[in-house]
Amino acid sequence: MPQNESRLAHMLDKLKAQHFRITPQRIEVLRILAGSDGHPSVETIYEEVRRDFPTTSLATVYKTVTLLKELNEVLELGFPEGGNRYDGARPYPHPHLICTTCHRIIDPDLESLEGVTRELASETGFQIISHRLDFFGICPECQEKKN
Amino acid sequence: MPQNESRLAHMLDKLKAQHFRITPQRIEVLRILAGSDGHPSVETIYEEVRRDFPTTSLATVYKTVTLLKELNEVLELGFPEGGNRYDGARPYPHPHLICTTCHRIIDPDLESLEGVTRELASETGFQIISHRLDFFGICPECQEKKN
DNA sequence: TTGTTAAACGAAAATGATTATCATTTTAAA
DNA sequence: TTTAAAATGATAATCATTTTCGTTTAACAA
Ligand SMILES: [Zn+2]
Ligand SMILES: [Zn+2]
Ligand SMILES: [Zn+2]
Ligand SMILES: [Zn+2]
Repeated sequence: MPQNESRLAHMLDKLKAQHFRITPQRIEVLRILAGSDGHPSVETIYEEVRRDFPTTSLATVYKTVTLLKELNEVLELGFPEGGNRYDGARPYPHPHLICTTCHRIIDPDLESLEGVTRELASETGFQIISHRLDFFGICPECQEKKN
Repeated sequence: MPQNESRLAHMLDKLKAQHFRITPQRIEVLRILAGSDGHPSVETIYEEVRRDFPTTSLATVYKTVTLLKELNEVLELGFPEGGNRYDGARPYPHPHLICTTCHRIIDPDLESLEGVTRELASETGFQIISHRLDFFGICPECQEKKN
C-alpha cells in the first residue's frame, strides 16, 4: 500500500519539520491513522498500539491525535455522544456515510458540494471556512441481516 | 407570530395525545423552542425559563428537550465540544451555517441536497435515514468587526 | 371539590469521554 | 556522553449530560 506509506512519510516529515520528536508510540499512531480507511476511534487506535507497546497510555494517543489535528494531518469526526472517529488518509473536510447499525463510516464520492458552498457564500455573505456533512443510514450488509 | 403559536400548539397537542403532562415548566420550554430562530442552547433555555419560574431545575430542561427530541418535535444539533443547540421551529434535518466567531447559527436556503441524497443512495446501496450538514465560516458582521 | 396515583419536578450524585497535571523517562542535538 | 527540553504514563480534573430519588403536582374520577 504505497499510498499509506507516503501518507505516513508525509506525517513524519511534518513532525520533524516542526521539531516534534519521533517516538515509537507516535510512529505507531501515525501508521494506524495513515493506513486505515475505517475512521478508527481513539479506543481502537489505543488497543492496536498496545499490541506492540503494551505500556502506552490512552493519554498519549489523545495527545498524538490532537497534535495531528492541529497540524491538519488528521480529520476529526466529533460525535456528541462521544467516541470521535478519525480519518488520517483524507485529512480535509469530506462527506461521510455512517451506518447507524454497525457504525461503519464510509467515504462516498460526491462532487457537487463545492458548488453548493459557493452558492451559500454568495447568498449569505459568509466567508466559508469548512464544512461537515454526514449522511446516516443502513448499509447493504445490515439491511440484509434484518431479513 | 402566528407560525410560532401554531408550532407551540402542535407541540402541546402531541404531548397531550401521548398522555404526557402539561406542566408550567414544559410550556415555557416549548414556547422558547417554538418561538426562537436562534437555535438556543440548553443553558440559554434554562436562563429564560428561570425568569418566569426561578425554581426550575436544569435537569427539567434537559428532560423536556430530550422528550421533544424523541417525539421529533425538536432538532438537536450536537457538538462534541459540548453546548448542543436546538431548533424547535424546523425539527427536521436541514443545513446550518455557523459563525465560528460569534457562534450564531443560521438556516440558509439550500435546495440541492435531496438530489445529492438520492445519488448517494443509488451509488452505495445505503438506505439514507437522515443527514447533518454544517457549514462553518465567518458572518458578515464579524468580518466587519475584524477591520 | 377532593382524593388518588403515576408522572414530573428539583437537587444532587454519577457518568464518561476528553483534558490537565506532574513526576519520570526519553529524544535529539551538542 | 551529557544535557535540556519534550514526551510519556498514571492519575486527577473537567464539564455537559444523565441518573437517582425523595417530594410535588397534574390529571382524572368520585
Ligand atoms: Zn451496517
Ligand atoms: Zn473520511
Ligand atoms: Zn459572527
Ligand atoms: Zn435550523
